[in-house]
Amino acid sequence: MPVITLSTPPHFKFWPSVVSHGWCDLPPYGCDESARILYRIQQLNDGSIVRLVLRQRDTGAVEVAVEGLAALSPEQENEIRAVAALILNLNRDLGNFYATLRGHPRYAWIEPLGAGRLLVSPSIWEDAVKTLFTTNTVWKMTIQMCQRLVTLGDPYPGGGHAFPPPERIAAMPPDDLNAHVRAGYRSAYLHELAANIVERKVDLEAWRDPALASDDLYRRIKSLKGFGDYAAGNMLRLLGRFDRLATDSECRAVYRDSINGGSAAVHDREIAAYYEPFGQWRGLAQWMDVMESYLRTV
DNA sequence: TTCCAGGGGTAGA
DNA sequence: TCTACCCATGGA
Repeated sequence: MPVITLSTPPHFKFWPSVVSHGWCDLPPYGCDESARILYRIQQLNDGSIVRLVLRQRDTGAVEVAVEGLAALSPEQENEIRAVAALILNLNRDLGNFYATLRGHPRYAWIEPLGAGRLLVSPSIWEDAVKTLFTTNTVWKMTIQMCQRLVTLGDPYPGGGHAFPPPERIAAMPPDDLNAHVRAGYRSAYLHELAANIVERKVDLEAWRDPALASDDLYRRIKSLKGFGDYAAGNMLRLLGRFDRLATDSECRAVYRDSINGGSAAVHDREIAAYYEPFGQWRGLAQWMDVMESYLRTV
C-alpha cells in the first residue's frame, strides 16, 4: 500500500484540526477518535477511487496511506498530496490569529492546543452541499442527508462511496433526488446548484481567488438559492476568510450562556459587536467559542 | 399535537 | 431594514 508523508508547519496539531467542526463525521469522511485517524474516500482526477487513511506521526508529519491502488503514478501522488494539504489547511499561517487572541484571556486555550484550522473538503462544491445540509436541521439529520447523498457517488470496492460530482446530481430528476436524499425543500436548492455548475453559470472553484474581496465573495455565495447569512458566513470560514461571522443557533446559545452569562435572547447585532474587535479573525474566534467545550477535551 | 433544528425565500411594509 | 409566513423533514 502506498504511503505518502507530508511535512507540517511548526505547532501543527492534527487532531484538533480534524475535529474542528462536524465535517469529519460526514461521508466520504470518517474518523476513528480513539486511534486518531481520519478517513476519506476520494475519487482522483483519473477516475480511480481510493481510501485515504490520514494520521500524524510522532515526528509531527502527516502520513497518508492510500488504499485501493497498488502503486501511485506521479500524477496520483501529487494530487493526493495537494488534497491532503488542502483539507488540513497545512499552508495556513495562524500566527496572526494567535497574536490577536493574546490580549483575550478567554481564548488563551486556543494557541497551546494548536486549534484554528478547519477541516474542509477537496472541492467547494462538496463544502457548499454540506453547508446547505446544515441549514434549519439538527446535526443528526445533516449526517443522514450526507450519507444518503454520498451513495450516489461512485463506490469504493472496500465499502463507501466518493462524493458525487455535480454532474451526477444535475442529471437526476429533482423528485428522484429528493426521494433518495430526503433533504426536504433543500433538495431543490441542491439540484439547482448542481445544474448551475454543470451549465457553467457558477464557478465555485473560482472562489479560491485571493484577489476576490470578501464582501464580493459573500454576495456571490448569497446569490445561491438556499444560502443566506449563516450559510454564506460558514462558506467564507471554510474558504479561509474569517472577517465575517456565521451566526447560527449554536453561536447564539454559546454567546447567551457562556459569554453574556444570561438567559435572555440576544440580538445578532450585539453578537456582532462583541466579535468586532477580532477584525479579520472574528469568524474564527466565533467558531472557537462554539467548539471550546469540545476541543479542550481532545 | 406542537415545536424546532448549525435557516432561507418571498411578500409587504 | 424588519416582520410574518411559508418551506420538507424527523425527533423531542
